[in-house]
Amino acid sequence: MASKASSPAVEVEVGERDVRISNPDRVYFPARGETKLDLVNYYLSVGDGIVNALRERPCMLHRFPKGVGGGDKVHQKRIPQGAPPWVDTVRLTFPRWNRTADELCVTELAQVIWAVQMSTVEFHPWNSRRADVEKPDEWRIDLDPGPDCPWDRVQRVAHVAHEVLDELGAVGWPKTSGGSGLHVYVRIAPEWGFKDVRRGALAFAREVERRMPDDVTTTWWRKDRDPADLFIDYNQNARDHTIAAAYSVRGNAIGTVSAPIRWDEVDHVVPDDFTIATMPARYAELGDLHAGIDDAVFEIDQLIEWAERDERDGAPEPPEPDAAEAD
DNA sequence: GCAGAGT
DNA sequence: ACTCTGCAACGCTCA
DNA sequence: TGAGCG
Repeated sequence: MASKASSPAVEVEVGERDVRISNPDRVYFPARGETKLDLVNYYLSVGDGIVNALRERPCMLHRFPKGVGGGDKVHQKRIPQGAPPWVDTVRLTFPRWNRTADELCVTELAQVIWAVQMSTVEFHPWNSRRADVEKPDEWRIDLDPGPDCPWDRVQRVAHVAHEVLDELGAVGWPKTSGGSGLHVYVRIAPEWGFKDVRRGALAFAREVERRMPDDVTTTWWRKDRDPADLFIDYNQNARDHTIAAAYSVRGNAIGTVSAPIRWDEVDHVVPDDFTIATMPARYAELGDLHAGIDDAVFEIDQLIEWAERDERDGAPEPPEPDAAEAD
């Protein structure tokens, strides 16, 4: 007898696991009407890619129990009670409050799908891994356009960032943020703490700013920035700061995705090209464009020297905000 | 989306 | 037995 | 000192 609005739960097989998906027909993305089950199928379609992006990292979840138009958004650090035993976690310490958090630590795709069952849309991993949570192995360059910054400015800054990386001998892995900017990731040797990685990130940002003074700012305070400038947010390398992972969907109506791209694509794409609707075909064709990231390890010593030089030359000690996110 | 607390 | 409520939180600057 | 900010 016909009944209640919601359709029955479905079981999805993921590797060795069976994951139950409740409310598979609930609309999560209102623009085209993709459902929770569509979101599950999206993450399955980029399975290796999302697992590579999250592997062994503490991970924050952005959950939307009623879909992305549903009003409430839940930021979650601690894994909820009642998670299956095969969902791995990593313990973090927040010394200021003498508190700890057991965060999701992805090692297999089923854990991602479980998180989607828990209404997770966005995955925000740390830039360090379980083996040494206090030593980042990823330097994140966040090209964050102001509200009036045109896309072609983002593209031009990306090329200059690429050029500086080349000069340093670093391999950068670009992706759209899923918002309006770009991220470039660099695998680094986990030999420095968050403070130093962030110092290096600032030194790099200032070098790009020097080369494009009319386009780029490294000024942290919004009110002191030209809204048409591109802000290089070096603070995204601070402890407990996270940004959306490669292949993470974003919580907006069209379900944009943070999409890995090739450097030669920078001039030919716009961020909204990549959505939950378009990414599966792209991934099937190209595979994981970030698959090689672990093989190109950069030593940040040169950046630390730049930082020391800048600090010696009298640049004031910059502020160090923490926990939050941005695009 | 779900556990835990409150009623 | 139900309904309600959390579910993140650092360090810095400016007023 | 507290509110605002990423």
